[in-house]
Amino acid sequence: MLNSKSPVPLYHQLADILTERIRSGEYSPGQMIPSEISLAKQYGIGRPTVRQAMDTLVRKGLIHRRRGAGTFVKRPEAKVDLFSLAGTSQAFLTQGIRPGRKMISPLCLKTVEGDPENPFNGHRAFFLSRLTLAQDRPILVEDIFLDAELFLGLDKIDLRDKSLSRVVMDHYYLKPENGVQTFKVEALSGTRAKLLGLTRKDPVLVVKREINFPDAPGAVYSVLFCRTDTFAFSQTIPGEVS
Amino acid sequence: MLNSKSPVPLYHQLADILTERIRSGEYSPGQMIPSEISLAKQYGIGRPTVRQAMDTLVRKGLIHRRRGAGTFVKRPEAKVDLFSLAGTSQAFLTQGIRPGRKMISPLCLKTVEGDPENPFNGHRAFFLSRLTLAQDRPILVEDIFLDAELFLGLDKIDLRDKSLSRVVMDHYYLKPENGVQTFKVEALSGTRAKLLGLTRKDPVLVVKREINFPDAPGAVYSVLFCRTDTFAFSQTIPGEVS
DNA sequence: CAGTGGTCTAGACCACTAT
DNA sequence: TAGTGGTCTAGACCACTGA
Repeated sequence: MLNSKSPVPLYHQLADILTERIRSGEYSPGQMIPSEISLAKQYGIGRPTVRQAMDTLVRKGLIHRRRGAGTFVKRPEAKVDLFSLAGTSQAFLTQGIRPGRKMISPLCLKTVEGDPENPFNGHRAFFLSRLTLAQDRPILVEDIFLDAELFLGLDKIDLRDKSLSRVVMDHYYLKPENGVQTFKVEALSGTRAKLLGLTRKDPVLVVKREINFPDAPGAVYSVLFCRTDTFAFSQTIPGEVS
Repeated sequence: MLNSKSPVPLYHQLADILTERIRSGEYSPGQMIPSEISLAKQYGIGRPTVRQAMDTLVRKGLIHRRRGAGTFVKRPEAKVDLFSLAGTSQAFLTQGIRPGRKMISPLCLKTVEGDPENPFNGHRAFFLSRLTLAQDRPILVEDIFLDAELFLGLDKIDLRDKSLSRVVMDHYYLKPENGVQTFKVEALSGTRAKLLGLTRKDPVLVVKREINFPDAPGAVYSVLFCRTDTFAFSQTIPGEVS
């Protein structure tokens, strides 16, 4: 089941296996999952390695541990965690909602100008803009800027039906280190208002997000324009893991 | 230096020591901190224990590791992380901004009614409302609800000049496990508009936050009404730790 | 090359839970 | 009491960095 020759660490492989079993329902909410010792024996690995795998699931909020009792699958949260670093489509998929997507501006290289808040201001960057719908209603416009040098060749990749964060991970082997986002309430411009089915001057939630990668701070910058009247945007904030 | 008889785990003690050295500037940004092996020898503990301590610092964003090179103190982030679980005053303090506070409704027991989104709806709960100012400008009104049974005796505690999250930690030994918050853009009621120096119907950012404690989900619920025109609200999102 | 962090093992003792 | 998670040790091998 586990491949110790793989470059993927054992604890990561095990974490993936357990995650899949939870997502598929094999381990259902409230149920106890096999103990650390039994998993260690079953897979022929050490208990610390099992713990390391479970640590990641605890941080993701999939399980919780009760000393003396066991480890249990958490009941899934009721809301859409939109503001995580994993990417917007991932946020919807974890809820069983399939978001609709409409490209507004296809990926292109462009020079960013007149936007001092944009870390790419004055430089060339990849740019795309897209609309997200839920249950056929427009809820979100995303402008995304990506570092032109770091993501060299991005315009050669077919992005249709692919998660942008997956492309970044699989093609460039880049995993977000952390991010900073700021929240504002702003009035919409005319063109964006039309896309979201609103009138100009309707206020929306504007989220500006900067994502940092190892040795490449701010390599992705995105601006989200969110309708909040038909859909509640939410996020889960992890606590500290013991 | 470390006390192995203490009920506080060794890795936690070491994490506190290292955190303090970073906060005090003894280890300054960019500087390499002692290697895991040297710390293990110095404190007479195992290397995995040192790693466990450093893991927490990585998750807090205080340090980052570079394989083959060492572990380094990160440069502090530039913005105010308002939407963390640590509490609002903590968010300002880490930036050197001393927020002004004005109590609107002092702590009292009240029965929550007519608010289906409030987890305390139909029950009695502690309630308080306060205004936060930055640089003498109103920026934030907070309504806070706390579980009446869990925080029994809270009304006997002098809350002036104390962080609410500190009181919860120090008096009730409760550490937030995680939280869920939802974001909306809403128009203000007349009374709150006045407090924030706005006119009625001015849209503000409304954040509803539910904080979960071990064995006490949703024991704290708060609603934040935020002006976003004079002050940008931001947060840092941690990535996954390897 | 020596030193670093990344991973992993095979144990150990403890506090706690359920029965 | 048996089984669980929480902590900790003493080692090991590897990939990687920097001199």
